[in-house]
Amino acid sequence: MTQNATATSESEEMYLITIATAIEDGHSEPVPVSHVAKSLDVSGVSANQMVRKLAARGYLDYEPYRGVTLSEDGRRVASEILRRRRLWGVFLKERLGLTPVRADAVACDLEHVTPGDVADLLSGFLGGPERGPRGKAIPDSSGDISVPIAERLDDVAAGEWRSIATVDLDNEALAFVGRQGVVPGGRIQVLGVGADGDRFVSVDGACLHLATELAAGVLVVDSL
Amino acid sequence: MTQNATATSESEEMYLITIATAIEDGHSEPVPVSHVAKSLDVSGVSANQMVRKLAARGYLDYEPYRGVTLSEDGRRVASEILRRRRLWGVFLKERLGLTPVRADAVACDLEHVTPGDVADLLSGFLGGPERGPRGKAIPDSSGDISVPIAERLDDVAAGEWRSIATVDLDNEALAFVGRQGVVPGGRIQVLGVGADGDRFVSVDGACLHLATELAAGVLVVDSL
DNA sequence: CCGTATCCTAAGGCTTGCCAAAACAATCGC
DNA sequence: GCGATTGTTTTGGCAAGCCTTAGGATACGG
Repeated sequence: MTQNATATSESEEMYLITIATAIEDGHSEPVPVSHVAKSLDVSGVSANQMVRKLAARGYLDYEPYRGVTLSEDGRRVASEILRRRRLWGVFLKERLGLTPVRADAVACDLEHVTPGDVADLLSGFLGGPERGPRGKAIPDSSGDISVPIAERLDDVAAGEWRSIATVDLDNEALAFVGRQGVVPGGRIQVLGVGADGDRFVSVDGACLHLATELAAGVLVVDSL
Repeated sequence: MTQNATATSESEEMYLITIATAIEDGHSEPVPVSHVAKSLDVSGVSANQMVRKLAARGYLDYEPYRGVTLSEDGRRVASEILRRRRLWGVFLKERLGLTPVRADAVACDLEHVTPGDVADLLSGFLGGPERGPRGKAIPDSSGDISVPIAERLDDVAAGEWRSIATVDLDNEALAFVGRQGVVPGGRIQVLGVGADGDRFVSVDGACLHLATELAAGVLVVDSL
């Protein structure tokens, strides 16, 4: 046992937070390895290798043909990394003026080289923000989340009101729905449900149709 | 030629800035490969390999048995990286309250994952600082240095007057010399040179003896 | 309940960056 | 000027992470 206690490489961390965010975004557990592979843009074989390695180290549970679930250790590590990412994201967006997407992208590199105590100081400097630049909750220094868990808009029933916490779509789709007023912070009401899980919604008084893929990227909470 | 224009790995960047700071700190050129190896704590063989690789790519000139010198390209890259390091260093020290040494250590990781435009925004956010947390000049976004190059006090001859730009010592030594008036901004005169490179100096009219290790940490410029 | 499509696993390779050993070349001090 | 020290180069290896190929296992739809 000559190994470091906090020995997670950047790659390993990326796998852990990919699984964590998948769960955060409402994917049912266990998370399929193929989904992890797609998210990280690596081959299924590579993802499988890494998943087995992380399972062997106790960071996650792996059920072949079913998927992976974070262990307590894995959840802790993932929370720490996501905390760092989102704190940097807030700094880059609020203080340096980067777009949310860009801030997230840059923060994704910074997160792996930020010691925990620096993250704590950064949090204090920023006034203890609770959500990252794209609306995701920022875990506290113990890895806990103190703000409401977001729900996917395609899980919300007709008639319900929600606040938009995050719009997690690719740039093109993000810009598209953004132009209609679907941005973090806004209030939204589901007017009706389509056949495929698509949603008819009301934002800023305007009516709008969101296809299932779009609705799935809109994360909402009861109130912001 | 399917290669990226700005394709320098973290390792390559570390080699380039190690050479750049060696020159900055007054090492005569060319810088011996053995010195690079020691600074980076790698074997001579490894340093030699990398140096030849960087020379082949045009980042530096390598004269076997003599050492390396930065090419124009190499100098440019090294300046960019050092700019990022020192800007982060200022942020970590001034805004988050890290010690200068710690700030530098953390910044050393951040520098490799910071895009140039983010560095520019960071510089603006910080008010365009001209020196890093340990007194080294911050190159501007073109890689040029607009402030006087600092000199180590143990390189200054007897009789010379200087202004103190930085005191780069650990906390204990910093407090010790600080009590004698050796603080950034002060004027200092070298009265005499000891056998080991130690210095007898005058600050605020008082005479003081600085051992070589202390004198090496006092960075001075002609005038501030 | 069976076949297709997905997933798993093993085997072998590539790249980067590091290492040690060994043989050779050059520099420097005396 | 010569020998000891230092530097160079080649060879071979290791670890991490990714890849492809290929074949075996499972699951799900019809």
